[in-house]
Amino acid sequence: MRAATLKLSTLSYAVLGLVARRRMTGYDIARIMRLPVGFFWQARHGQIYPELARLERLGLVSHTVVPQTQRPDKKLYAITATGRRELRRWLLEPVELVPRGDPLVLKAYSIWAVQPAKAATLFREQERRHAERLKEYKRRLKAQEAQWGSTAEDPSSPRFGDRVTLLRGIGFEREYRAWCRWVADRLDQRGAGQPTGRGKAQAARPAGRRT
Amino acid sequence: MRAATLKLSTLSYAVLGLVARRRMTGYDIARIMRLPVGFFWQARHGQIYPELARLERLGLVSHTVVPQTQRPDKKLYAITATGRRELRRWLLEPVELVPRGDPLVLKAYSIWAVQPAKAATLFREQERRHAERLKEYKRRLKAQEAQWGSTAEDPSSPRFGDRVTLLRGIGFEREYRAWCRWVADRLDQRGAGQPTGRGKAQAARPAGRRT
DNA sequence: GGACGCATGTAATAGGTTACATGATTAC
DNA sequence: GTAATCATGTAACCTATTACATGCGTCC
Repeated sequence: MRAATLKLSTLSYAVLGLVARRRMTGYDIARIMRLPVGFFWQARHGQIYPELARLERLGLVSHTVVPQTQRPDKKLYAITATGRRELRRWLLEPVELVPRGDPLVLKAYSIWAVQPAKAATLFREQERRHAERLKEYKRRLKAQEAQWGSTAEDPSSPRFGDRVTLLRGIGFEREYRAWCRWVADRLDQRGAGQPTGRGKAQAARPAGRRT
Repeated sequence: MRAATLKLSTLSYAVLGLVARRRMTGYDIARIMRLPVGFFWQARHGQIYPELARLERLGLVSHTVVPQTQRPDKKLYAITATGRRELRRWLLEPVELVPRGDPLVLKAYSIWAVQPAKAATLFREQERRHAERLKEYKRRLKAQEAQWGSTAEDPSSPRFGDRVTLLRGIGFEREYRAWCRWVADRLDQRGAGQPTGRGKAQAARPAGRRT
């Protein structure tokens, strides 16, 4: 039954992982890929609809049409037994460390080429944005805990997946914010020959657990 | 002088940032993009040579041919005044928060679909790899400090760029490792109904500064 | 003899974004 | 009226990877 050309991309598995949770439409997937999943994997509907068609040709998902009167008909997709097997296989496959490009870190690499005081503004702004996102993630975590309690600690519940990814987001943002703050502090301290007069001593490195 | 179609990609600025440090060949750029810079931005020579040609057409870099007898001739590229202006402009431009996909986090989202004990292996393996990379970054930081001393703390020195990007890498890897370990511990604790008998209490969340 | 480093380039393919295309319902 | 949500799909375009193409010198 399995098609000869089973060449799947990471997007394929992102989609499979979603339809493995519950039946959903391409529109649902696109919506989820904007927010909660969007924090660690993104896709637009322009990619999702063709991908669903491809997965169906390969026998990994199937759909049923749900007629609607006042809206276009829906296609509800579900994962097949083959699809679930393939998802499980991929899940346990080891992952390569492939760092994704971060434009701010790229800018940091060339930061010596601009006036420190101006550069500091960029990093303060970025610190603010990451602090905001951190706050949002924490809010979500609290909401999860209030709604699900300890079921999110059971590794065989999808809640567990939601929880661990969110905790990754929180760790990431906390660390990123600390780095931005430290870079900005350094730039202000030595910037443009103007002593800032701030009383606090500057740390030699960003805050972080010592290991 | 500035060409009408000045539409640059992030890669363009990565290349400009490198030739702003010192004159170099496409081959040099490709090599640096594998290692130090490759940790936060990657590009292969298949992308770099056409990009250099494009930047030269736009007047942002220029090259001189260095004849060699026993190797192919080199093209040494340097940034122009226009290129430096454009690089500075980009550097101070605010950055959008667009996190790129992390396949391990994507797997974590679906981790409920496989046996916890098997999943734990994946995360232990990943923890090991990130610990290795962390060690490598720390080694590089020590080497930098030994070689350059406090010049790397001057924000107008390229060393500063090297240092802050490396410190970002260290923070990232430290945080990532802690997360992997925590997920693996959770999976082992509740996994497959087998009590592990380990004496240590399991933390409710990954270790991290409380803020 | 084979792999690796130096040195440049192009072509085919894969992956991903943006815009085009349609159309009803609801909320401001 | 105008924007947002629901709902699907395609086409043009840009970005990035991999493979093809060449060729000498050095090290094991």
